[in-house]
Amino acid sequence: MKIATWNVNSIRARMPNALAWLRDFKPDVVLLQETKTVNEKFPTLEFEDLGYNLALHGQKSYNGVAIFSKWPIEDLITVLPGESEDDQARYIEVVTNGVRLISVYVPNGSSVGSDKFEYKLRWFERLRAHAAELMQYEEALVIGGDYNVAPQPGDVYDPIELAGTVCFHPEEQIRFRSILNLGLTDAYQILNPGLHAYSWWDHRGGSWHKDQGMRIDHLLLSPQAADRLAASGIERAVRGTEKASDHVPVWCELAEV
DNA sequence: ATGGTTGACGATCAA
Repeated sequence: MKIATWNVNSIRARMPNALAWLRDFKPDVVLLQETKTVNEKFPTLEFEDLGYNLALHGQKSYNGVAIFSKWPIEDLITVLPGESEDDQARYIEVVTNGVRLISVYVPNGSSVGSDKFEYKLRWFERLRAHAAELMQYEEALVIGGDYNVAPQPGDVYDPIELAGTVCFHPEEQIRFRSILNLGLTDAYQILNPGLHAYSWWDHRGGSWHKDQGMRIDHLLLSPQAADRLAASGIERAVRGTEKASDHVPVWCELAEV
């Protein structure tokens, strides 16, 4: 079961890239973030033609998450509990092929100390609380997405220069680890404990050509999923294609039971 | 060099 997560930075702007990569890589399940469109304007037919069932949670202009699966999709949930007034489309949860799958778009946080940064920290705490509930079911669970945090120094291009900045701040890393500490495994990190494998390079400042990136997209696995973990990788080459997103797909493969 | 580039949308906001 090949599971990929990808922040596409607008699904409509990324159609040629998305269709080409899906045809080539053939993931069974895809977790998308930053689709940036309402469900009514989502290009569903092109993906259904590739054999996917779709679950969508979009909004106008910003955010937006989705899950594609080659198997039927059950038990759709689009609300992350904890802030009833939160209208940002950043969470979608389904069950497919016996696995509970979640696509998250954790808030970017703008700059440390801002209101958006505080919202980001609260969002992490809401995700941890909900993940703690789900862990009680003791089922195969994959929480993937754009976490907007690089967990360790090797996950950024310059840990000294970036120390304490947004996406590499101890308050974010502590909250990310508190989710891992529920018993979840970072699929890529556990199989590839090397340095400087990035999933995102800023569009600004020539970051890609200088290889100044960060590993901020992750797939977190419950023990029942981690026991089936066979492989994991990052599709670095996707960043070098025409009209690329600033993020590339991160994937893992689970053995069939 | 607190800039730079991309996307939605149609002036700025977000990342």
